[in-house]
Amino acid sequence: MLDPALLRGQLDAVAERLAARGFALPKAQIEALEARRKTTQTQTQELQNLRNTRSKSIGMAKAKGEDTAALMAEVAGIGDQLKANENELAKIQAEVAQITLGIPNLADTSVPYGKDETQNKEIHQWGTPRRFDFPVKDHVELGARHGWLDGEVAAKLSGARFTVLRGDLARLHRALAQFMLDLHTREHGHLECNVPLLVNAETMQGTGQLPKFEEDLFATAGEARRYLIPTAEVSLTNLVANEILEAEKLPMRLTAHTPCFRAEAGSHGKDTRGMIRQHQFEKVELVTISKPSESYAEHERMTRCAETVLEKLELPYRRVLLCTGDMGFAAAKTYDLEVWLPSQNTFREISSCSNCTDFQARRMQARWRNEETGKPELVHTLNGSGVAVGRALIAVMENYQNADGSIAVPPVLRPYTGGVERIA
RNA sequence: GGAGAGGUGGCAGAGUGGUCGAAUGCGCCGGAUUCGAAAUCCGGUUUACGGUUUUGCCGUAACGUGGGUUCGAAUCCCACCCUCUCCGCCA
Repeated sequence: MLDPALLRGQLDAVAERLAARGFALPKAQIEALEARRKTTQTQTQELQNLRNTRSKSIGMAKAKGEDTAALMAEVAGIGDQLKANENELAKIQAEVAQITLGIPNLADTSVPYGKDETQNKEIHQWGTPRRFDFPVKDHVELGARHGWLDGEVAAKLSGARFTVLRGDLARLHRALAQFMLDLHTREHGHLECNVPLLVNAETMQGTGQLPKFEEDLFATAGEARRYLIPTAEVSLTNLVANEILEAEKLPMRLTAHTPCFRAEAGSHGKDTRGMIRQHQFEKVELVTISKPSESYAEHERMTRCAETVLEKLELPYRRVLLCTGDMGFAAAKTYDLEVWLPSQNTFREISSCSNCTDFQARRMQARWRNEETGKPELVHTLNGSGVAVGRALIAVMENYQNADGSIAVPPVLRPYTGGVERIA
């Protein structure tokens, strides 16, 4: 959520910045609604004030044993008017919320202007794609061996966009997750968390998935409707919802390894082959809660944490700064990391690191106590994949493949595979 | 799943219809006292939203959540959520 004061005082400037991300702000509607809100709220509060003072005087009169019939008759008339005003105000506030909860974050000034992903800016590349002296196989072909990676049987169980992993490949997948978690906890100072995968609507609203993107989520049936998390960002970030943190607790650096569930509405026909785009996948997530003044430095640091994963795995990648038109709803600035996939002869997204500034914090009422002012202020929240485990597995398979279809285990993973150096 | 108890400020804990945003204690922050400290004494100490002449002032709301009754609700009524204890069951 944006600061409501911005929508009142600087509507034109805000509209312009939102237009850069392809969002059309309904200015006239907001102005009209805001005008109604102001008069209705002021009126309501005046009526409440009137009722309270009169009721108090009844109490005082009764205490003195005076007759209160006249006073009571007078106040009785306020009730209906007040009720009507309160209902009207609630209606207006609901309308305001519906609009403001659907407005994306403002892009940081360092974000390049652009319409879509073609205008993202490459920051740097790391590593050199390996030269193969044999025809490369993609992960689906490589995974066919020993039934390592089986989409057919998964379809039997669950439908399209699921996979079953077996044997050495399943272990390699687990090794990747373990390695990442150990790296972030031992070397990067993130606290390991094990979090709920099912969360309520309020939590989903806190990080911005709701109310606007419900169609991308899986939900449970029944009265106590809950949602499967599309990323551990949701659970980790909301840990500080409705909290006022002491300054010394910041920055708060967290990590979790969880499955992620995405309905992927609107991506039909994209990446249908293999396990690139699944309804269920695993990810090691990084989250940082920081003071506003430190969030951009934290953003760089956290992106480096994700890059370190790929560097230790010796996987070539590049860092891309997303342009205004390609960023996610809550982000003010996002770096994507893209890993080299030999079979596609290109880089594919494997991590996304965003600074959400105070956008999620305002929705969650996540604050810290600024010692200089003594007042609670909104924190900044950041999240990043560190990294997607399924896609890391694909990258390892393809980049480490041998002519015979066997796959070398990256040295850094060998402690996690019982010393196995090659799966064949 | 069964039975019971309970949700009030940073914490503990009063308050069962009326000057109650809330006693008291603890904690915390100032100050006094002291060579310094302890003890003691004095004062202060929630948050959100709105208005405004914006280092301030004014107003409204909030006692688990949402409704209801009433001139007036922390207090009465209804529904829901959560926590704790015991029993059962289970990983």
